[in-house]
Parts: sequence; structure tokens; C-alpha cells
Amino acid sequence: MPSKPAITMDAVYAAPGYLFRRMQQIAVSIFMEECKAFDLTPVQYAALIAIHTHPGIDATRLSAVIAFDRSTLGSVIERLQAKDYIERKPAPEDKRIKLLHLTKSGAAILREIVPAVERAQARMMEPLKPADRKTLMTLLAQLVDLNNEASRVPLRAEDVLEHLGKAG
Amino acid sequence: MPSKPAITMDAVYAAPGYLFRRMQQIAVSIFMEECKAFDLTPVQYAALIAIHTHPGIDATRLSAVIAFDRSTLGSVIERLQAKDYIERKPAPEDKRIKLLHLTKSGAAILREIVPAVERAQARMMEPLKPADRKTLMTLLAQLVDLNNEASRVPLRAEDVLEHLGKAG
DNA sequence: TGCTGATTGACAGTATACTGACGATCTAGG
DNA sequence: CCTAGATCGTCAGTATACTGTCAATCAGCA
Repeated sequence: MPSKPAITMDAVYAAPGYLFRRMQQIAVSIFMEECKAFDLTPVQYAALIAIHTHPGIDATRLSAVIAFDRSTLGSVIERLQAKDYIERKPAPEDKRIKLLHLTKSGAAILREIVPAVERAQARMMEPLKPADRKTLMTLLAQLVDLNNEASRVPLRAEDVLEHLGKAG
Repeated sequence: MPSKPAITMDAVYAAPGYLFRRMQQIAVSIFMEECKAFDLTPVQYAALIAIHTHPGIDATRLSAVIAFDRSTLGSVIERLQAKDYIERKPAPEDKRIKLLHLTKSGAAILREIVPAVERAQARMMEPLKPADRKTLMTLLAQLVDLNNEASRVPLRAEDVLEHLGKAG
């Protein structure tokens, strides 16, 4: 009769979760390297893009649009404000809410950093053949979408957001 | 003549780095849910496996075997020690080094948690068709391997480690 | 109108991550 | 043998993440 399977490092190396973690670390590392001239993290970059696309958004809705944790987002916003890339204004019709807008500095650095970010994104996929890059991205996008509800902060894209603003 | 491309949320949603981040968060979330009875994080689990596979390993070599940051690993080891899952003994021939071993508790919880971890790994891939799961994992493993040197702590697997211990 | 429940931003506590620095220690070379 | 350089563990500082909680505020309903 067979004995219990031995516990080996393959239980780590071949595990999807481990590969996702490794790849995320590599991606951040490459991003920071390509963008080191700009003093912006991947999270701060995504937040700037979202505020640029949705001027006057509030923190809670911002967290839904980029699927980042709301607690974490508080400090991200503080740092962006400290760097003078965004400003927060109280909403006149709801005293709980603070509206987010890009400053001129913020809009400017966003324009400047885009090429560097694109270089970073290209670099992290570069080791694969073009066809394989596309396959991997397609499957990963599917998997993330189908697992959307499994994360603490599910992604709520723009159109869904507008609906939320009125109905729920 | 064409104007500059507008900055939209696609610059975020379609970016590999963003998808890697999302997927990592989802993977951790599912892991914690399946393993909540065990009070172990993914990182702590990987460290336990590696210490089980390499009894008497030191912290620096451990970080190379699982490709985790050495600074971070210090606190991970402390927490595992506080939970009485591992113990640290000073090495007789090198006063800088502390050797890591599983305790009986550590070995026991490792045996018990394996099924839960396997459920978690299966669940995060479950939304894809079996063939697509395999394709995604194969490509991701390739990409991580080919980008190995791009991360702060490149993976040094077991055989490489033994060589390092003697030559470098 | 006044209470209930939901929402918003903020905070405390824990756990990864990375950068850079430090003292203690070891090793190799002169 | 003794010093220069490498290595080990540790720490301080910053930045994500998640859980849970809280006061202030708002919205809907009796």
C-alpha cells in the first residue's frame, strides 16, 4: 500500500499562488526600475489614472474603480496629496465626502510617466514569444474577471459605478 | 494628423502589472479563506515547507530557496517561532548563523494544512477550463523563470544552493 | 419629524515587501 | 597573524494590504 506523498518544494514552486506572488514582485520591481525618475509606485500610478478619468471621484468609489482596499487607499491619497499631485475638496451636498482632482503637477507627471510605464509593462512580458504573451494575458484577464467576487474589493468598472451612484 | 492618445482606464485594466496584482490579491484572499482554521499566511506556509525540506537551513539560504526578501523573512521567522512551529539554534561553527528546524507542532500543522492549501490552489484556478489552467500555469512558470534575475531575490533552488554553500 | 440603518473617511493592529544601514563575525590574502 | 572584504542577522523607514472599529453624516421610513 502506498505511503503518504512526501512534502517537497514542488508543493510551493508549482502552486499557482506562489507563481502569482513571484510574478507580482517581479512586475513591481520592473515598474519601479523603469519609473524611478518619477517617484511614483504602481498603486499611486493607477490612482492618478483613475482620478484623471473620473475627476471629482471620492475615495470609496475610487477604490471600487481600481479594486484597491479602501483602508490602504487613505494613505495612498495622503501621499499623492503631499506630493501635490492631487487635491481634496469637501463636497457641498454631502459633508462626509471629499472630492478628488488632479493638480496641474499631477496631470503633468501623468503625461510624462506613461511612456516609462509602457516600457515596464513591455519588459515584464518580453521573455515570452508574442503569441504566448497574448495567450497569457487573455487567460489571466479571464481568470481575474471570473474570480472578481473572491477578492475583498471586487472591481466595479465605470458603467457599474454610475449605476451604483444612483441605485445603491 | 492624429492627436495624442487619450489616457483611459484601459491603461490600467489591460496592463499586465495590474492583472498580476489583482490575481495575487485574489489568490491570497482564497488561501486565507480555505486556511483560516490554521492561522498561517501563504508566506508562513512556504517558509514551513522549505524548513521541512531543508532542516537546519539558515535565514539567508531560506530566503533564496523561496525567493522572499531577507529583511521581511526576519519577522516571518519570529512569528513562526512565537507560534512554536519552528526553533532557532545557533550554529556551533559559525556564530553569525542560526539554524532553523520544525518543532513537532510545526510538522503536525504542516501535515494538517496541506489539504486546505490544495483546495485553495484548486479554487483559484477553478473558473478556467482544465486545458486553459494548464496553459496559463505553463506560461506563467516560464515567465517567472525567465524574469528570475529581475527580482530583488532571485530564486536559487536546492541544487544551486548546495553549490553556493561551497563556492560562493 | 425622529429613529434606524447605511455610508464615508479615519484609525488601530497585523503582515508582507523593499531600501539602506549597522555591528558581529568569518575568510582570504599578504 | 592581522587586516580588507564578504556574509549574517537585525533594524529603521517607507509603502501596500487586510480586519475590525468608530464618529459623523445621510437617507428612508414610520
